[in-house]
Amino acid sequence: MSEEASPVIVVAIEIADPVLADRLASLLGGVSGLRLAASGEAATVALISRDAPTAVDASEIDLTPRERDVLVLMAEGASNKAIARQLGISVHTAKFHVASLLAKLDATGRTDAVAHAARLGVINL
Amino acid sequence: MSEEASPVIVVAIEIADPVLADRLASLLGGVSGLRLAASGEAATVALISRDAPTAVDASEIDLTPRERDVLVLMAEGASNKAIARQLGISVHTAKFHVASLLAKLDATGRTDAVAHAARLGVINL
DNA sequence: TCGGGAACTAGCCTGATGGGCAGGCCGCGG
DNA sequence: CCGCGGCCTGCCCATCAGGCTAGTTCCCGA
Repeated sequence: MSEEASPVIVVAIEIADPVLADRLASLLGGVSGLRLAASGEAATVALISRDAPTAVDASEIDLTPRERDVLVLMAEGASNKAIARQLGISVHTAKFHVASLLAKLDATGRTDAVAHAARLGVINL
Repeated sequence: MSEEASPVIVVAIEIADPVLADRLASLLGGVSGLRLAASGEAATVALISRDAPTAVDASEIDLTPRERDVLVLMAEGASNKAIARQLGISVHTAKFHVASLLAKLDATGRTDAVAHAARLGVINL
């Protein structure tokens, strides 16, 4: 019944830097009207890091349209064969694009490539 | 003591819902130690909406400690051999845990498993 | 008109992957 | 005490993945 007037905003702190995360936690801990989310708890909003320390220009990875197609399918766990079928190309071509992706994303394998792409924001898991 | 030149944390509010954004703005506006970012200003952290359309919340897939170890390494693109080396176990055991992970995450392969885990919030890419 | 990048196809080959099967060791709880 | 689940190991085997070289079209811009 107390949900109508003051729906307390649950804030999840998703920041890698423990120092920064800790400071934010203590700063926000004293603010009434919002609450910090417990680990894994479904939050209303999330606090994410916004400064790019590594200056790795996220969306600056220059992928060809076909490579993006392959990438999204890879992110869904599709095998080369599945990629080939869904894209109407041969397995060889699928592998060709995957190899190109691995090089551009500086990954050692498809799993690594998907993780990198997700981290860089190239794809949205 | 030399390094604390009052590093005010700049927070950018990136939330579509104007009501929620406004409430957060007023709540955070009075907190000393942090400041709201001006439009377009480079912020330290950002507040993003987490309004979970994710019906599958509270996923907390029941993973054993060892399985979590293997999962995070998988997310880094580690091969079974690399997992085995870093965990001090045999390749066979690594495969054993991977197989268990695939089953629990309902994945067809390690790439799929990592993607699922990331989507479910089990791991943080 | 020509060069070059993108997309596509192909074969070959080695190592990685995943599934199945059969065990052994250990700690907790019935 | 014994079963059970977590954890670990071994072997076999079919398939997949990724690296290699090499060739084809199409289209755009110098």
